[in-house]
Amino acid sequence: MPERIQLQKKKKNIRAINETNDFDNIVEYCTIIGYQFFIIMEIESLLSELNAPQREAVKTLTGPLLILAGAGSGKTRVLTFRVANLVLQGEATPGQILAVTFTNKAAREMARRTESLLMGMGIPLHEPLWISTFHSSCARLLREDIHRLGYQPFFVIYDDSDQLSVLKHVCKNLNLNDKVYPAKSFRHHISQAKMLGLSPDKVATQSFFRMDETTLEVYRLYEEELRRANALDFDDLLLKTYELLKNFPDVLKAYREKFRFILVDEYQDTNHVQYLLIKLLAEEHRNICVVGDEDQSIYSWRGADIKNILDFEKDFPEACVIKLEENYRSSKNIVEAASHVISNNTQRKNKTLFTQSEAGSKISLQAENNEYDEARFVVRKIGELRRNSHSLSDIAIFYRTNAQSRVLEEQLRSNSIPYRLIGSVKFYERKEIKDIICYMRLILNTNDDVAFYRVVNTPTRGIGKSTIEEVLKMTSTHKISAFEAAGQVAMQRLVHSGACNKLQNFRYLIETMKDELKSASTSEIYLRILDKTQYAQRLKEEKTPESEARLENLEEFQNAILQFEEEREEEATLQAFLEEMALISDTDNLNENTAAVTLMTLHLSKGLEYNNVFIVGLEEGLFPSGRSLAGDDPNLLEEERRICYVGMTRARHNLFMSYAKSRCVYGQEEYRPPSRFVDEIPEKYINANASIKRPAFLDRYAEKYSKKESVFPNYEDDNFTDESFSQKPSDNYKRGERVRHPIFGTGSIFQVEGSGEQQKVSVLFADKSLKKFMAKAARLERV
DNA sequence: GATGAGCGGATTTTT
DNA sequence: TCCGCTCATC
Repeated sequence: MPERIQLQKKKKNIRAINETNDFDNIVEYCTIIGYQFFIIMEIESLLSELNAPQREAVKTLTGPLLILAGAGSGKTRVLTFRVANLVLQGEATPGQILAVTFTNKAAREMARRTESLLMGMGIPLHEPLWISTFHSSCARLLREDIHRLGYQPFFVIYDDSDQLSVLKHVCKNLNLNDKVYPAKSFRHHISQAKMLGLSPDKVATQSFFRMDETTLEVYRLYEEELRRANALDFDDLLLKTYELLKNFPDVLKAYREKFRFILVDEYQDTNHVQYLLIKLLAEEHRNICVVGDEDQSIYSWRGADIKNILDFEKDFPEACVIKLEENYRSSKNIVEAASHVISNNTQRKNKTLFTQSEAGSKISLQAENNEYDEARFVVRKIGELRRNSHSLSDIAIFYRTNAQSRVLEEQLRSNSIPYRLIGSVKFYERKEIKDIICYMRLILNTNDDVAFYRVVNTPTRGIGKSTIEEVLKMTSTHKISAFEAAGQVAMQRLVHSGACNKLQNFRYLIETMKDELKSASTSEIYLRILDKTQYAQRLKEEKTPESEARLENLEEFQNAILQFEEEREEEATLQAFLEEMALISDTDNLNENTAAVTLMTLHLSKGLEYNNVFIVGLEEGLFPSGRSLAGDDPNLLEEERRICYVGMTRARHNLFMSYAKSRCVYGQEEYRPPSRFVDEIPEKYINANASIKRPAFLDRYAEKYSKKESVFPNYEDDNFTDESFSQKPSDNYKRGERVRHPIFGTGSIFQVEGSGEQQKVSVLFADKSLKKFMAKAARLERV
């Protein structure tokens, strides 16, 4: 097979040969013509598998391109074909293409498919493809150049819990009361700043993002701590890369030249710093292709900025826009019902999903009395599906909040239906795994204070609180690492001699393993840790079910290490392993072929598809969530609607939606009306055979939900006979009385209108929000 | 340093 | 309700 030919140049040669009739070059000429013919055939065969807009997207190689890819519209296929086409046409070598995704799973899938496409065409891969997640691309880039920012190349990545641990230390040093200033809120604000691309200094000098003095001070100290530990948090991976490119023109120039073509998947989920980063890399050559679906933007609370995709054409006015609107996944009823729901949003591009597939079954809508009945309904239906020879692996149950899984699990278990729960307990966040990882981190980088504090007394080796206090004091007064401070504390005999020895022993333990690191493999280090720290030994001695489970997890962890070594071969360094661990998530390893029903939150369902989908808990205040209704931010509600859209469009054939009239929330029975999203599905797509008829009051609610009104329904002139909305004895409220509402908390009566059955009250809640209720119906109680 | 009472907080969680 | 974290206690 021909080597990759620089086709551009050759094309010119062909023209030259044509003009000069140079006979000597005829052979080369024929080779080129042959090759070109081969290429054309390959491209034609690629394109023949696509519909018109898809083809257009694959053929548009240069300049800014926005692909609006509706759910199930063959996005990955277009992306991979387009990469292949870039290479085939000689526009770029594989190494000149940067493709970023949000999940490892998506990256792996895209890399796999692209590679097999290219291999299938006999295009050898001389350089690795840069198809990876935003975060791991950045980590890779930073490994090369982070020394410019004053970090060591072997930086560690701090996850959320590591961040909290640093912040707790910072707060302690500043004498901040953790009740008034919870570490979590600092983490949130710092993350927000970082996602906006703002370092502490920048926060102080700009005006569009405000941060109070205390938080800014905490941010500063937090940064200092991370720098000293040579650690980056998740946001840093993006922010520091941005700063690197922004502040070092030569680095920027090099990467602009390297990545001549940039592809961004799930563009609707990019946050501001990702946007800045992409823009910085692409604004010169402008070969930037972004793919996304504004209707599937469900991560705004993590900083995703839907404006990035909505305003792409403003950033790149010459952009070509292609809409992929044909859905190949779901039956027509599902596609159209979902389209109707999402059409209620305003923050979107003008795009309508359609399909040529058959109408299929109608959506089954189920009303139940409570969450237990709802779960029983799901189980019953699963039984039916099974009898109709649907495999359990083809069935998924989605819910808005993790807490909802409990009742479902109970029912599934008692009916012996195997299930697997995705996302609730994360493997790599398990205590024993994290402990071992922290040992690894400390061995690699003794400046990693978080790791130090975690393992210094795990398993217990008699290093107690007061000793740790001394170490902490030492670190903050001398600005040294905890590992070093431990040495100082021991040397200066600042604690009793037993403790001094224990500190020294611990240091010695780490130091020896650090020495061994030079010759040992990652799996050897792992075994050494288990052995020398007596971690495994202690667990074995415990002999409790928990310790057994932990040992099993450790075994699984060992398998992961071995597999990693097999895959990466000589590149399987401890550092690379730790990086992989930090950037991986559980859902990445989701094995689709287990014969079990899958349970997960709607958020996690994005990107997946199942023949049979259950969406449960469609109730106002749950889905859409109470918080999206509480404020008056219509964007929050729109995001909830997108979540609904995402969930619905996961289903290929059967979609079951259900709601319960009452549900236990935080131990209290609550009555909630059906979700407005249910009502946004036109009647004709809903299964008339649903076992309970759609209650008439649903339609009456609909009229009352004006888009702005986010309060729970005023039951005004409805006289329900429905037992779920039992009437309370009417007792008149007076202005100034204190009341409590199960959702909004306590407040005082601000205004009273009418009396008796018709009395309406306005309540001013602690968060200064004013809400109006029908007194007899609202769940208010006097306090 | 392990254990239990007591308290507060409780959407969603790609990396 | 239920989980996790802190703090007091032995």
